Amino acid sequence: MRWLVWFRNDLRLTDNPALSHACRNGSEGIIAAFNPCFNQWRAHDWGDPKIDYILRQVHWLSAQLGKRGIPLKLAATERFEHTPAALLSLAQRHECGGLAFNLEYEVNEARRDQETIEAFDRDGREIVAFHDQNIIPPSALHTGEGSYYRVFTPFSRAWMKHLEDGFEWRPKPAAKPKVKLDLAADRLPDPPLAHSAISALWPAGADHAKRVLKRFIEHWISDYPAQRDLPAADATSTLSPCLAAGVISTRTCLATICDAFNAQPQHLPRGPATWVRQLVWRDFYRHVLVGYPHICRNQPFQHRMRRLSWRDAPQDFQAWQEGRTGYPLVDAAMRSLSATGWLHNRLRMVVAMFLCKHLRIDWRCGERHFNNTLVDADLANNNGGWQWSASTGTDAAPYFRVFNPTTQSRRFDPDGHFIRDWCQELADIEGPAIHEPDAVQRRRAGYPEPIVDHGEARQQAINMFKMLDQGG
DNA sequence: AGCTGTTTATC
DNA sequence: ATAAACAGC
Repeated sequence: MRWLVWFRNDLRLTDNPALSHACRNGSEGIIAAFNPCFNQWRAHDWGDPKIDYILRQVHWLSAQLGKRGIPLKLAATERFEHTPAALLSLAQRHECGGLAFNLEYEVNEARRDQETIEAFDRDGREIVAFHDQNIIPPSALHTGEGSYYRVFTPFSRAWMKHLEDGFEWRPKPAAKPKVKLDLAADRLPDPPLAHSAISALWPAGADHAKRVLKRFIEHWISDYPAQRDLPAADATSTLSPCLAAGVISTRTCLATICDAFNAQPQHLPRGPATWVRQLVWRDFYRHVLVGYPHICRNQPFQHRMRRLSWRDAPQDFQAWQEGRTGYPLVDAAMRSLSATGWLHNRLRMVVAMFLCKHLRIDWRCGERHFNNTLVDADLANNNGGWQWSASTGTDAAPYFRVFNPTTQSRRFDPDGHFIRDWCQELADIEGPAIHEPDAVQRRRAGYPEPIVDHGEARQQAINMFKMLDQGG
């Protein structure tokens, strides 16, 4: 049989369950499919950085597949509702008897996949779908009561125990297609940010991802617990875009680390163990998305949080987006996000909490902005992070936890290097004043006064949550 | 994966 | 005088 392998956010050849299946079973060759779906992507708030990155990855993937005799064909549609028919027509045109893909779990994606399965089924074609994104499939872990986990710590305990109990998580050896097809690949849409600074920062291809991982393991992972919260240290892996697009699998990351330290996941040294914990967070947030799909529909995880009275403050929102809040670390972070399409995780928490708590602007506005600007935009992780910061989520920060942006700045950018890199007008301010310049220094630098007073804003944020209990 | 104001401990 | 511990948000 000839297989149609549908690539989505699994843009890789190694450790790709759907592709492996087609290689092992495809006695009449393989056709690869991709579904450019711009209107739907835009409806999901994907911005140019994300779309550019994905299209460059698909371009790379098409070249790699071509070398193996697997032509990549496009089934372009405007919205997901038209995708099943477009794929079926592709399968008919190229006489593919089966469709293989790796599961996506978001509500719209899952509905599209279900409709595709039905369309292929009605047409008498075979369908196989694989769990791929998580190291442990979301449906494999449950609490004592049989529900999906809502709290990270017990989830991570169950996660590790599942591995100890012998769950087979290691990547399977790659299979080669049995038959090469001599058919030209389709020409792809142009990436929207071709030759831009952002696209130069995030090269395409699995080789690049593997080099980044290798370098991270060699240079950074041992000191990761001490360095990971310091944005100026560049001590994090920066693999999030690769993981979001599926250029490299989290299984491959885990296997590479276990091999490098010659240890099972539960016996890794502190540094690599701390980083692996970040991979578990990714598994956790996707597990939460599968168990509690209302978070895909702009709903807070905690139902009662729907009644929070967020402020409508477009000018404050714009000041936050553009890095003009008058809090140096917040502004440096927001400017680095716009310029690079990426943001250090500590700073994601700092700026998210600032928007939700200090400005009392709906976390969904921030979530949308992140989707629009991040190369690594991914619903489960982005939503999880925002709802953590907004105190509306699973295992979220308690509502009274309000980061003091100045304290965070002193603690995590002690020498002010990150601030001076991204707020150049402040570069001449020496010493600890960088965290909280006085009025004269601000005026001289053309840097704004703080948009809100921290103490007052903190109190008002706490009040906003207290109102919920008073029926207000 | 916090902050703040207050009390208590130690020099 | 300063730090550590604690309570409450």
